[in-house]
Amino acid sequence: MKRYNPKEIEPKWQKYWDENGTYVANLDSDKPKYYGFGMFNYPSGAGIHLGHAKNFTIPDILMRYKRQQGFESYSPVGFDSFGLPAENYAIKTGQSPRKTTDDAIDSYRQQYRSMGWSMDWSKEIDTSKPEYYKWTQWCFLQLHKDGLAYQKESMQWWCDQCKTVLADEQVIAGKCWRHDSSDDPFVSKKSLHQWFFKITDYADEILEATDQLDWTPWVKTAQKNWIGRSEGASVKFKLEGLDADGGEIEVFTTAYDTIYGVTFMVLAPEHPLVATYAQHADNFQEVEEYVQTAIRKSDVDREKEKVKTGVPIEGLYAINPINNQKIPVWVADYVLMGYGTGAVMAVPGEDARDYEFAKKYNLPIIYTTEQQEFVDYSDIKSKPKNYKLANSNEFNGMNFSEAKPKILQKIVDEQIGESQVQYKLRDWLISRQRYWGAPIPVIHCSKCGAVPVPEKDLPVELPEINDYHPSGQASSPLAKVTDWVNVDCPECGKQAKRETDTMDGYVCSSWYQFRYLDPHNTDQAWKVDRADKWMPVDFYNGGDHATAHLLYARFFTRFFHNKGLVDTPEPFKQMYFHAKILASDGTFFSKSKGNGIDPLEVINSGYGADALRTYIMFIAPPDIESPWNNDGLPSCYRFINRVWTLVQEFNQSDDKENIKADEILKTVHKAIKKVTKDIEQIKYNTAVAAMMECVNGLYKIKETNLYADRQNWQFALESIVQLMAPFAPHAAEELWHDLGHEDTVHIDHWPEYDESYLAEDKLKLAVQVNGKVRAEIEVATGLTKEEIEKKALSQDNVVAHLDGRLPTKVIYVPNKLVSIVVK
RNA sequence: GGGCGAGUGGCGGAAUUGGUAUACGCGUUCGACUUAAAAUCGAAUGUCCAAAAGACGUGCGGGUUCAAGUCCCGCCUCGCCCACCA
Repeated sequence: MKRYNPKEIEPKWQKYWDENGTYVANLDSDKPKYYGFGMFNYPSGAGIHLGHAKNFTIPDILMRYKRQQGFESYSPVGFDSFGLPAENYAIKTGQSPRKTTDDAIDSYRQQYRSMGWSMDWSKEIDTSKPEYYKWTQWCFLQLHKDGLAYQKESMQWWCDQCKTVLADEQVIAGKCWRHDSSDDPFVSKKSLHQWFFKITDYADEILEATDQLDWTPWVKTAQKNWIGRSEGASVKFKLEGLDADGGEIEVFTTAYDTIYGVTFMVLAPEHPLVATYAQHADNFQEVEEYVQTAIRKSDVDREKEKVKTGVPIEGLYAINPINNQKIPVWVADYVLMGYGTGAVMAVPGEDARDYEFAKKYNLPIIYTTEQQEFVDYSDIKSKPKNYKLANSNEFNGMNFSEAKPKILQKIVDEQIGESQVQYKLRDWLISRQRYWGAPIPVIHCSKCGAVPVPEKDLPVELPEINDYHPSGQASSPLAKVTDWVNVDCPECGKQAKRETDTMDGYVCSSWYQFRYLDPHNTDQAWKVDRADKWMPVDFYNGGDHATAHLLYARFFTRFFHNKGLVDTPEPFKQMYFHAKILASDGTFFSKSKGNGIDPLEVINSGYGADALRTYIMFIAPPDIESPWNNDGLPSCYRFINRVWTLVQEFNQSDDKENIKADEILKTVHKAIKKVTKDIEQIKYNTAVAAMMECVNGLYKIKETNLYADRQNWQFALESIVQLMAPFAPHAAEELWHDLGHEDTVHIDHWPEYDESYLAEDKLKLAVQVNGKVRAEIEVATGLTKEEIEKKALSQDNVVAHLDGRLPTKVIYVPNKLVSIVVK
């Protein structure tokens, strides 16, 4: 009998699929489309790990299932290949990033193929190739044309190890997203002239659309939190004292309903008016010192400080415009310049932070609610939502919800402020002072300013260089390549210089969902009708990048939608966020611990890709973190092997009597129903369990019936092979051919179940007495309620437990149980 | 500190959303095949009890219900995300 040997059949079918273009999608097909993939990744020299295996197997199963169902299923593949590791390696060894990246990609191609993923290699993309980044640069120009790409001088996060600036989103708990382990230093700030994308223009649009998305719920919440919209008011406070008379300070507040409780004002140390006014203050020296210390500290250090600090600007007062109260002005680093106006109206009676500050510096406290018993921090935080106002003139006694809009109205009517919306989201900083990225297509001319490179001159290709060290004061190695830097201005023709910064890698991955649809197009980034047909992506899977990447991709897609380049505004219809596989001790895999599992090793050990794929999905639901268990892996190998054995035995069997065995059909149709439903819901673990159960059932049937019922066995085996095909594509293909087929099982072959085979003719019902199961009865489906109850009541053990008493109540739950109640 | 989620056998995890808790698998034990082992096939496996009967059993304590892993109230523990955003 032919034995199951993954080492033999897996390469064989991989070759066959390649040669036959089995997974090459026809993007102009008349079939209904299905478009899905896992977040592409950076090809590192280390090769793929279990995380990659999970990331691509999750969509692969769904894509294969859809392909079998008759969809034109497009699983694209590509590499996000610009990035720092290749460049850092180049600095160390002098090897060009192009070379090391190409080598890594070659090795990835091999590894991806070994996993049996149904990717369309004819449309592969690679973001570091000029054919790709030409269009990344084109995207930049489109945004620039619409005023959404601009330059400004600003303080930015700087990672000393990456030697580049970082976007806010790339700073995680105060550290660089690439250097966030405990021994890495915190990021610092540098003031530089940088390029930004104006994503804030889209904040509202993106935020509003978030709720309707079919995405993993917490990812949606993360998006919303990141945008951080708050509605409030900006209010102007006039200044008095020192030389400030006539000046004013604007504050942003969401709690304008507490405006009668303002007892002081706080400015961020960086606030420009601090320097203006403090110089006249008696305590100028003190303020100056405080400001200098605060500015030197990073935001992170400032946020870490438990105890609030601050200094008054002595002699400077602000006038609360609502009641003309004169209040002191303080400087404190708990107020951040980056949000709102960098100035806060402090209401210690109603705000915990202000309260803490007021207590420490003995500032007055006015409560604006009737509940004045709040005495500490936590009381103020848990302030009830429906309180009544106090100490608020005409609003006293009014309910919070009623007073709030009225106070805003008063602020607006008296022209002391206006309603305003604030976002935590900042514009996206895209400049990177590095070599291995897409050059920003701009030429700086002393006469014409920053001139975009004309589209016809794209791509601005990366020159080959030998020295990859960043050049001097925070600029990219490109700055040293003078014959590349010096060009003529496209507008006036005079000598000018190229921009030497490259783009953040996230720019490349913000639009790849479009390029996948038209990867070889040399005339345009993509054909619009292609995008109209194929967008949005039906299924997008990832296990990382829950905020930044998705936000950026949504921004780009909305922008292109508004430009008429795609008819859908959202890139990803369903976004699935899977959880990590943990090491067997429940901790995370880590390079330093060296406890990683190499998928290729698992495959080559003889278990094969099919067992690995199936097992990864069988351990737990994909969105639950669960530990890897080496001893569990053989379970899925065994399962495949059991199907294999059935097919081989069936083929060799000479039972030709055709004795009917209808339970075969029941067993199989049940599995078809369950597996179909579970795959749709990405509950792959129970789908695998259902297949195992079905195969166990077939083994039982085989014991008595052998293979006598030829026709039903043929159907059963074909069905189970079709069901397992998304999980174990190689074995399924081999068995499909063993069952007499010459086409591939992977296209247009998904079994359908027939509900009529699922009907039971007998039912097992539990019989409970006072809530405890005391007997089990088997009844024919046609019996009436009375007949069933009668049978239940006559069971020996039921009679025993009734102990002569009459039931007070009998409840019959159809198909489930009979519940008898006695007193 | 805020938000969200989770706690079920020795282990990973099921449970049609209020209806026989522990599907499927791992592990363990026993049996078949074998000179033997591996592989394979079969049986058993929540706890207490020799077994049946029974009792107990889904983090802890209450409650609703004929019936609670599932619903309600109060705790405990763990995980993730956000975190001085005015």
